[in-house]
Amino acid sequence: MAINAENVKSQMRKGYLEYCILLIISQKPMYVSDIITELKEAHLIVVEGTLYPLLSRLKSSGILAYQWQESLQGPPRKYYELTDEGRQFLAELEEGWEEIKKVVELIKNKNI
Amino acid sequence: MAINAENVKSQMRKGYLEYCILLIISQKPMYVSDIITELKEAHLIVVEGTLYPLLSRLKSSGILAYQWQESLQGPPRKYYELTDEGRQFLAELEEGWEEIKKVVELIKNKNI
DNA sequence: ATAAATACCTTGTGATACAAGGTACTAAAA
DNA sequence: TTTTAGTACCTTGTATCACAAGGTATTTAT
Repeated sequence: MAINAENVKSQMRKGYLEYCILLIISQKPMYVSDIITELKEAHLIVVEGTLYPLLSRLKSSGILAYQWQESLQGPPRKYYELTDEGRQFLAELEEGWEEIKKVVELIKNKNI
Repeated sequence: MAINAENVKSQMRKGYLEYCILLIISQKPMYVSDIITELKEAHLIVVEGTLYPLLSRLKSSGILAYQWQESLQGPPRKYYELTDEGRQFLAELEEGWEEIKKVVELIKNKNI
């Protein structure tokens, strides 16, 4: 199991994936296809097999809620939105992200 | 397995741990205790059980090399340093990190 | 009926941080 | 000379999670 840059970069992506997804959903209620599209626009590629379990976990943790909504072309969709608890949670992740940026800057500056 | 902020923040930390460790080692050859101290100073808590396997993986992937060095107080130490390949690898992670920052900014700006 | 498109979800795999515990060497105290 | 304390290295077991691959269900058009 050798280490390569792609592997590690994908590890990095993992870490902040949840944060990005919650940021996106906080815009307005969205279903899976919408979310994937938004992520793609930001150059963050995520597949269904990653998203469905993640959304389920966030739902059962009280961070997201969903409503079924009919579609004009196909089966009904699950539209996810943040709960109040979810907004608070997102604020905490916001802090976490800012802290991480600081840590990296600290280490990099020491490096010069 | 409920989701909580601490859990997710720790996931975030995971992602860029390798990057920070390589940044630190790129300063000068270091052994495990040195590395943990440096990480602590940057407010990044990592334990031995995480570090040893990670350093082994990086070594067997050709990113790090080590030299035994005697200590004045205790058993000899393994001093790790970056190989040429390791410096190239670090440069790639640098790119990955910059890209991630951009992605988050993109999503956040859209959010306003 | 059947096919195509869309949407939902599950299973199996691999990677890896961490907790906990183990081994080995050195030096100073009993 | 044995024992103890300190330091350093390493391994095993567990939990988490992204992803690949494949499956089920609904709707609409042929």
